[in-house]
Amino acid sequence: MKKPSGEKDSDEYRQRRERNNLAVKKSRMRSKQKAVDTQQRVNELKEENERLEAKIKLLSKELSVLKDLFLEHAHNLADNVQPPAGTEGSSPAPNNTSTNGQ
Amino acid sequence: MKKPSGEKDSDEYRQRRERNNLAVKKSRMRSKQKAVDTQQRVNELKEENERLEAKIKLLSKELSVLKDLFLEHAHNLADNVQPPAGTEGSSPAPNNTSTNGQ
DNA sequence: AGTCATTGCGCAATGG
DNA sequence: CCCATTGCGCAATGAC
Repeated sequence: MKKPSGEKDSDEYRQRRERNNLAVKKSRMRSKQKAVDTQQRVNELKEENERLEAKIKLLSKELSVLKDLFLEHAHNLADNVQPPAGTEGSSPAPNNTSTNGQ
Repeated sequence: MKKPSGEKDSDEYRQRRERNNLAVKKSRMRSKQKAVDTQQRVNELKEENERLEAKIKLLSKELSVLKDLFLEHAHNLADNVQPPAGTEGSSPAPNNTSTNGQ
């Protein structure tokens, strides 16, 4: 079963093995590096995500403030701009506290 | 040079090899699966990111609309509710009704 | 001392 | 034909 000297045993064979071994090492290095990169990508994306969520929170807050201002104004219009000559309403300050709970 | 019976060649040795090979396979499967999971995590995070950015865009738009409304209102106030004492005014009757096409 | 887990390495098959 | 990628086994080492 053992080819005595080998049609293909110890000549260019060895050479090819060597080369392949190198290729294998290289390939595996790359593969590993890629895994590392991917993991890092995850971290970056996570951070980005947090940034975005913070921004959303901020914008939402701003929005709700502005909306509240609008509502307040509308109420003022409805309550104040009605000075009917003859009716003593006397509603000095319409208590208005409607906060949006998100 | 060949230990005929081998102090440790074909007995529990084979058994141990077998076991180890199994363990190796298992470990590598896991490792590979983890890589896949990580990659998927990246995709999920990317999607999430896009969603968040869309939301930010929307909120920003809303905000700018509201802000514009405020500015407009402020201008109206400055122009109408300021009858400067001494200068012949312009519009005695506050022109109401901004945009109503019905 | 014993077991499984993880890792670097080489071989061979296979895919470009 | 050459390199790249992948499954597999071996052996050393790690961790418990």
